[in-house]
Amino acid sequence: MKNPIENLNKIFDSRIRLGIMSALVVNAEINFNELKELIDVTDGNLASHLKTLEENAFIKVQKGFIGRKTNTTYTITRAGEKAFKQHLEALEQMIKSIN
Amino acid sequence: MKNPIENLNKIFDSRIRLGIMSALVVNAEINFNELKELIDVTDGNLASHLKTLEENAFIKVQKGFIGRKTNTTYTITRAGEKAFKQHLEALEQMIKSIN
DNA sequence: TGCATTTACTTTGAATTTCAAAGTGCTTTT
DNA sequence: AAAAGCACTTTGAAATTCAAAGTAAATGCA
Repeated sequence: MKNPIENLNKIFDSRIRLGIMSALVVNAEINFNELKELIDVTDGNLASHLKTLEENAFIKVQKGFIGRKTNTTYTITRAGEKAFKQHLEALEQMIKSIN
Repeated sequence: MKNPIENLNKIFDSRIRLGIMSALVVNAEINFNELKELIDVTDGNLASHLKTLEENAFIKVQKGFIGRKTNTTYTITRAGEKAFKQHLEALEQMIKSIN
């Protein structure tokens, strides 16, 4: 048997980061509140996970305005897409080797 | 869009616990050293994850002997199988909703 | 106009989790 | 009989997670 977890990315162990990435793969762009409602998590918690993803260059942050209100949107980076895809493949591989 | 992570089991966020469960699904019984080599993790770390899984009644521990040497083996419980299966299905669901 | 409230995050620090190193109690080797 | 090895367990420091409190700008209301 081979190590079933060696190709998993540590950053994506967190369910919340997994959820953020999932959302960003299918949506070109999401803002803080949309994510917060989707993942159902507190502000602080969401912000810190977003920060981790940003620090790893997996997502990009755009601070802007809608009218006069601040609006921060998040997009996935090329590196983020690649890393996430690899992680999903590793998961699939693991599941397949079980079934 | 629906919350992509709501059906994931928190216990299986940990890659190491994921690996242990994967191994136990395909092997009726594994011992400490086999797991340690498979997952490539230190003793203490492995022991603590095993303990978490045991506390959640997902695995069962059997302490025995091979000749005069202690030998601790681990098996998956019914509840463990069920919970793990559900988690994998949630992962599959998440991946499918992305692709 | 001015103060209270809301919005959209950010910061802080306590709680939890993870992890490796050191410890324990055998057994085996020399 | 002492030293070394094995198979875990215990310990506590480090990292992570999380919610509550904080901040700054915008909006509501009197």
